Amino acid sequence: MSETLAKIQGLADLLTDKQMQELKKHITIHKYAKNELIYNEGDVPVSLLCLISGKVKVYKSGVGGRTQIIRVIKPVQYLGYRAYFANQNYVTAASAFETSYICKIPLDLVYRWMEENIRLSLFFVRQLSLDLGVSDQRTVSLTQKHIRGRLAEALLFLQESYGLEEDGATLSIYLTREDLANLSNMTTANAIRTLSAFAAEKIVAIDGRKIKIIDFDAIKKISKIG
Amino acid sequence: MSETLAKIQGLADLLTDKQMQELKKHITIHKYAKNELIYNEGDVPVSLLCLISGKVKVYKSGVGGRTQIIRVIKPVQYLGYRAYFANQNYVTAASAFETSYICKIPLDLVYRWMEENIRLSLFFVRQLSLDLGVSDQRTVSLTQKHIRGRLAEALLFLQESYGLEEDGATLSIYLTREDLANLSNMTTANAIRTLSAFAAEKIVAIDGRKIKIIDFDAIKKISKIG
DNA sequence: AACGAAATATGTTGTATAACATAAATTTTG
DNA sequence: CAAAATTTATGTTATACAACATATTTCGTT
Repeated sequence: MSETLAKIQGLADLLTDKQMQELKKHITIHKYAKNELIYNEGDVPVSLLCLISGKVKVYKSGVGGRTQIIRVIKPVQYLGYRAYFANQNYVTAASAFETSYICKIPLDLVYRWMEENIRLSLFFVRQLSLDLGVSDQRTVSLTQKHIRGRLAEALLFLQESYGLEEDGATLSIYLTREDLANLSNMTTANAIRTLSAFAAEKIVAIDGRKIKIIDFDAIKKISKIG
Repeated sequence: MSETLAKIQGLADLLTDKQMQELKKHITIHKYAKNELIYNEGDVPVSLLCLISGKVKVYKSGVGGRTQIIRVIKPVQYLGYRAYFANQNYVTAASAFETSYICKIPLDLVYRWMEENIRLSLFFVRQLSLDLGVSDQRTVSLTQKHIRGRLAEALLFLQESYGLEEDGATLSIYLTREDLANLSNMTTANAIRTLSAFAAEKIVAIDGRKIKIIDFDAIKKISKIG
């Protein structure tokens, strides 16, 4: 447990000694298998979640069951709090891209802490402000960019989120083409096609789900011009 | 000024007496003409804005200069704070749909207040959480719904935001077709066409920029099924 | 290891919507 | 009030993307 607490960065640093004692009493850790649901749309938010290890997607299902991945979470990041603060049920769902360990802290406890701990409140003000900026930017990108621009943006987004392998080129996350499509607002067939096109143009190299970015400048340009 | 301060609801109620005195010293009020820019993308956020009267749009320009209206503001709502809290420059712009009066309060002052006033911090936590939920929902609607669904959603959105006239059917805001298009992620020509189609189907009645919703159930259905 | 299920790949067709064009109506401005 | 500018309206064409179909490959399970 002490190892886990060490990872609760950003937040634990902000707690008072007393709050830290309470945290130790109420924090729980959970393992989620690949593709396992963490919370679902409509669920009542009860826990603040902290991703300790693994990778998580937050998504929404829209018209005709089509799924849009809204954001991705890497260790050590928090999720699952927005709905609670807005007094709503979840409007998104979250599940694990791969085996993940997640800490849960009761949100009513966190909220009580916030009422007596300004730094903690300001931490969430900042997180929400950052997320809102990303979400607004994403709305415009997904609606206005063409299919190649959207896929290129998704690849850059994955690189920023999860980084690259030791070769400095291969994305550290292996997504299915379907997840890639759900991230880029396109159909699976188009994600396959467009990624193949990038490979044919030597912008990326694909080996199954492994994606190696060969020409970063080209990807950035395609993403930028849309 | 006392009349203005009376309108600074939600926030002023949360201030301490001392903060209230400071507020009175630093608050300023500004008039914006129709279509006048309030702040622009890239600007440094310095003031918390509070719309006292009028109507305001917050928007982003995307690929090829196309504009997307991100949200609309009605009295009495706050705007212009997200970027400051995220330590960024503005990623959106804001301008007045019609003549508007806006109060400005220095953001560094507001932030200092937040550091000593939990209720104020929690106010912004709540606002940001609500906005983030709307933004995520909007991302999915704008990308997945078809053109009729997007326009129907925009009409409902305007009704919720600005309400109806005394007849209980006419939208209280008169937008150009271009603004309607920028709200619904479509071209101006398509906003005109689709609105004309709704009129031909007797779902709405149009008289210049005046839009009267005749069949609310139909609009809701079109919006819902996308 | 073998089987079934899922994911990938790619071609074809259909359709929604953008782009372009032009005219009429309305609003703004001098 | 008239001229100019903008907005609205509508038709035509072009195109990006979804939908569908069908192999082929890969993955997961017993």
